[in-house]
Amino acid sequence: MPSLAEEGAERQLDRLFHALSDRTRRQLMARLALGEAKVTELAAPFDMSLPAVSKHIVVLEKAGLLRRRVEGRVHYCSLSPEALEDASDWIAFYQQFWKRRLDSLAQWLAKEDPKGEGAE
Amino acid sequence: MPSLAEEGAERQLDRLFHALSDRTRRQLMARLALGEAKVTELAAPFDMSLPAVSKHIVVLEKAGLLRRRVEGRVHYCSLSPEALEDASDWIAFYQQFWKRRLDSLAQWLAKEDPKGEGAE
DNA sequence: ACAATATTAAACTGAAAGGTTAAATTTTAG
DNA sequence: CTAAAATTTAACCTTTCAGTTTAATATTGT
Repeated sequence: MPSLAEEGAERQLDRLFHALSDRTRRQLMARLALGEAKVTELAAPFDMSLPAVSKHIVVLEKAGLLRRRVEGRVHYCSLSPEALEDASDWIAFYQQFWKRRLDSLAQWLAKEDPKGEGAE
Repeated sequence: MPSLAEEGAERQLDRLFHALSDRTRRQLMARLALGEAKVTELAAPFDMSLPAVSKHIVVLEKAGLLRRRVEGRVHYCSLSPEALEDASDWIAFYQQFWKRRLDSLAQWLAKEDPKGEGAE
């Protein structure tokens, strides 16, 4: 039933949410929000080996959240938060659904129980 | 440096994003958006054992995305998407950052290069 | 009391995640 | 040319994850 395009969208959401599910990677994004940085700079604050950070960077990159500009032997990383839109849209759907439900509830309460009497 | 409260917030984000990073769990949420359902009903569409689905439900529950109402031997599950707000807020920060950057870029372009001449 | 139903718990498996250290690669500087 | 610097690759380890199957635990209907 899932089309090929949906299939890809699902895998993208997998990658995206998985990328965001790790604290170290979220901290990397926080650092990058301040501006471009070399891999070594990114790794410095972490109590973790450079290859470990390098792998996290790759995860963010594959999720489309990080761009890399290679200049000689140094790799400059920067945030690419457009990718967040997919995650954001997915979440928004459920929030909107929830909001609608609350709205209906409010309407129902206003109609059926205008004085807020019968509480649970 | 991270306070105890932040520590907890981080773990909550871990749980939240991790819960969302699995396709089966997202499909469960999609089903639940349509309304409350028993565990067996939730499991039915999946080509997967009942215990497997049961575990997914627990993951969503621990992330705060799903509520369970036990009535005798049947467990009724429903969506609890308020929990999404934490994820949503986190994402919104980076999107806002991105938007600000685009705004500044637009301003800069409007100021420095009003005719859009110097391209790279 | 009994059998069927709804669900979780336990024990196991294979694969993926996140870390390590040591080597390979590429580029720059002297 | 050679040494140092910036990164990734490779090989490995341990833990977590997602799934399985088989049992255990309620609860309900007869």
